[in-house]
Amino acid sequence: MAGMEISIPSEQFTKIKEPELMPEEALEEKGEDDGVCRVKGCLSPGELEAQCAYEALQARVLEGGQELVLVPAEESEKHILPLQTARFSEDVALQDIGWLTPQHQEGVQLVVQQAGSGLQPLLWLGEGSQQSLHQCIAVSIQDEVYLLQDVQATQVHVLQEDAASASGDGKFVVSLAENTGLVKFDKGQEGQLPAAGGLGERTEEQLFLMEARPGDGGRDEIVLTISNVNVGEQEDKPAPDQAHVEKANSPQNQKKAKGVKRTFRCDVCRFTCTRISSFNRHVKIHSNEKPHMCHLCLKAFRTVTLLRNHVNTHTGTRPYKCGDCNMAFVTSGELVRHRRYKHTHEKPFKCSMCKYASVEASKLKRHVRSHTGERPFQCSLCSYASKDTYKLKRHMRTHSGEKPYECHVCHARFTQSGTMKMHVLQKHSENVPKHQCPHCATIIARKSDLRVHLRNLHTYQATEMKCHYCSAVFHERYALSQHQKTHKNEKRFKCEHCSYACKQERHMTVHTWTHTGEKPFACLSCNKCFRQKQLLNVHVKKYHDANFIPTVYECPQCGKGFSRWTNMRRHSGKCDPGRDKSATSGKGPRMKKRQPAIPKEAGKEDEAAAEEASTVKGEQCLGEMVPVDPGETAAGGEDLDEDLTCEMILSMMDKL
DNA sequence: GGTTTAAACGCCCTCTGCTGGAGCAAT
DNA sequence: AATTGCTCCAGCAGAGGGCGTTTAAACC
Repeated sequence: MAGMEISIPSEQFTKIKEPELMPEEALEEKGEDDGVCRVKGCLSPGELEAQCAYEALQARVLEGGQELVLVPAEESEKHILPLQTARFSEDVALQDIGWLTPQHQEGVQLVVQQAGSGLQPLLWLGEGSQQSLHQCIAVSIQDEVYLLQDVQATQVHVLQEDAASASGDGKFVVSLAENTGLVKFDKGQEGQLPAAGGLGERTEEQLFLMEARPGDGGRDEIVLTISNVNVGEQEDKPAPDQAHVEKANSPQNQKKAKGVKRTFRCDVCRFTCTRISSFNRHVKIHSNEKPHMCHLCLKAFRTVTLLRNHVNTHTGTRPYKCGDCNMAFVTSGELVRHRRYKHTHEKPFKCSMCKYASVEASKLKRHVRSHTGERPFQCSLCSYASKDTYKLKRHMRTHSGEKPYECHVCHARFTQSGTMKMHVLQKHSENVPKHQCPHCATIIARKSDLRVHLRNLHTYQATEMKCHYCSAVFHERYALSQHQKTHKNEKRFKCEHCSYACKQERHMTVHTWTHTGEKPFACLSCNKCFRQKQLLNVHVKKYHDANFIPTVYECPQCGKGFSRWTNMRRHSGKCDPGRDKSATSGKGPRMKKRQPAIPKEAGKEDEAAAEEASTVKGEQCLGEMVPVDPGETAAGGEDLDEDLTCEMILSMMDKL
């Protein structure tokens, strides 16, 4: 059999037989669990042996049957490997499908699956064979590809819609319309299959079974079974765990007996290949031979294409234009990458530790460092180490003091562009976005500061926070502060017997004594009792302290002395200097403070009381001339004049 | 031998979040 | 006047996106 052409009538198949082979599902499933590897678009059988000899590959049909994914079943860097896409052109030969040549045509989906328990699947129909598929577009290898010697049988399911029948000498023709049930190729027919070259030489003992049968759900399918496969010169093939490359740096080693697949291994590096042309080209990379020089920057390149790409970077020539936007690129690779970033959002590199996926392998590598904590880039001036070069470079500005970013408005300079951007936004922009706290009315300019606000004021505190004015406790600072504000200017304590009200309970206690007549502060010298301690203190100083000097406020007009500034002011308003020759200033009211009438300690006994007193008796505080005993007025009853008249003070002064 | 493709390295950017000092008002 | 609490602000680093460029290998 020189070759075969599968011809399938139209309206036979519309879908891939098995639902699990649907593209998205298949891809998603494998993306989660297995890695994917990119396989070059066109591999010869030998190359595949050399490079993927023991990789179990799995191909799956992608969307529209136009993409092929190869998945290594045993691959440690699974998620790092990229997606494989292979495309098939019209009239592609079966062996090309098997080796995933980048040609395709829409119409047929060819599925290779395991034929039965213990049987290994395979899609490999010898190089040079003439079998071809009309309107073949994609191949999905459901299970794995193994070496031929491991293959017992394989079923190939060809599911096709609107496939034209084809025939020809030595070609394999299958028509589902015939519903043949089983097309069997015995050894006599095998010769018509892979005919020449590569595997064609190995197919002498291959047995092909082609079966056309009704599929599930009433859909027809063609089943191609390859069984009892024995490859010629198999003894030349290495065992799976052995390197089967040929030492071939010297010409005498570059050839072997005809029909034996050769591989070439570089002496300098670990490169191997099966083509002499590839090998020879590879050898050149070790010679540093770069004959093509850029006339603009004198940089040299090995090939004209490399030079051309390089020159394009000088000239700005960008031949690869994106069809979905206005971007254009120097190389096709840039365009592909751009499309993945911006349009297809294909991210083949998946992190095995989280859901992160990236377009580029280097990004995944960088991301993985966030899991491992690896910091390969050490600062030479401090202990800082970075996970990538840019962060280290940015960090170095902290040592150099460089501030490369300047505000175009105020010319302030910044170390990072983001900092400058925030500066411009907050300082020089209108309609600056604000962030409203969800728990209070606070509006904060920056989100990060709102976070601080929430942390400081709205976070639950395990330890109770007590109100300064009452017994209430809170676990949130904001609630506490709001509560304490309710105490401000609040006179919560109201007298039951009169209209008196005050802020503090102790003031009310003292006030109550005015109704009960209680005077708990007794003078130890004369047993006189007082309702307030401060009054007792004044009494003791006035009558029992020989060193006591009372404060006297002189009238600026007449010079008359008063014990209280208010009394003196009241007097001075009516004072006629003409009637009192002692008045000398004649320049308006003048006050003279001789000595505090009340000891400071009394005033400092309770700051809250002092604050209240300063409010209630604000007039008395004018000029800071008279220290006021808070308790004196808070109690609302007693007055110094009850005990100390002006005349008494003057009398005492005279005695002194 | 030219072209294509994949990979690698590098650079720069944005967004995000944390930190600590400054300024201000309240206490 | 000192202290405290809060917001503003710049500095700084973490993470990730996107692109420029070069190179090796495969493909044709």
